[in-house]
Amino acid sequence: MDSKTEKEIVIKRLKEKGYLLTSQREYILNLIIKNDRHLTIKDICNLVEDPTIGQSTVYRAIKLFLSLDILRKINFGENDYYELSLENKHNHHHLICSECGKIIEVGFDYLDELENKVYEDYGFVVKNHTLRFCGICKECTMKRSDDAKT
Amino acid sequence: MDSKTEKEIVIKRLKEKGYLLTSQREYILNLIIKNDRHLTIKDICNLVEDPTIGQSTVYRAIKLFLSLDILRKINFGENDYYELSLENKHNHHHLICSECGKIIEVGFDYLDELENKVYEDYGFVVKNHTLRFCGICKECTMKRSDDAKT
DNA sequence: GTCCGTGCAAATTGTTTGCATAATA
DNA sequence: TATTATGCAAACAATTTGCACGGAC
Repeated sequence: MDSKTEKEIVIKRLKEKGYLLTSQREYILNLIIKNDRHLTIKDICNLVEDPTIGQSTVYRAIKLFLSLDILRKINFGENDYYELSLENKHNHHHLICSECGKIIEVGFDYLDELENKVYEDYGFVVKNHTLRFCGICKECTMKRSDDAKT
Repeated sequence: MDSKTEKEIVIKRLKEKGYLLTSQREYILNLIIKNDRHLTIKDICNLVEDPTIGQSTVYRAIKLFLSLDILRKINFGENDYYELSLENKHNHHHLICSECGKIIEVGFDYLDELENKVYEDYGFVVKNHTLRFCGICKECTMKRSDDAKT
């Protein structure tokens, strides 16, 4: 885990419920954090094969992390991916490029107004939200116009 | 299907690619449209059991509808649900009540500004989006305050 | 020593496929 | 008659579980 704090938070959350941060659990978590792509369970199982962590361990670890809100599951198209869910990373959005599949995280929120409107019109109290945009990323747009020239 | 138009659109889309609107396909589609809850594949398989439509037919029909953009898949928590995707129903959002599980469709959009910002900051061209709010619906909020009184 | 976590294999569940039959254009 | 769709059962894939062993407190 990158910062000491992250690891400490994880250990704390586990300990609170009587769980331990084993080497396998740490290894799996690191895969997810360090990797710049978002990973599916399958990805994780593959990446993990060498050090022979059984796949039931992978499934169990992820389920545990989800239940403790250490990881969060996000679903794009056919796949479920996992990302760190510590502290308030809630307020960010995802851009998914339909050309190259890249997932970009967006660092602003700006949904307060909409949430107010939802409350006014529907009496619905918003606790959380997910917003994702599908489209074409900068690089793919550029590649496209390059290709068009040739 | 409710309106003649809906059915006609479906038939047209199928016909364009050489598919037929069989009684089974129509039955499955009607289940999804007529039901006021959102349904999972499992739900559909169960609802369909009496008239003995095989479950491979259910899977195949849904896959077909998805590929023709007659249905759209939406994922909430553990489950995938299906909703009609004809014409531009794109611009609506979902409210999910974490208390009763109800899914409410919201009839406004208001994301243009954000989409512009995404383009300006990231060069990302948005084609489509999904926005969902998790929280507590009006009825559950009322129920809660009623319960608190007793 | 006790409790929690792991790996393996088996069990369970979810989804897809092959094939013979039925229905439709 | 040719093409597309269906139901069944088998195949396949994904996930969960039971259990004996190993490691941490």
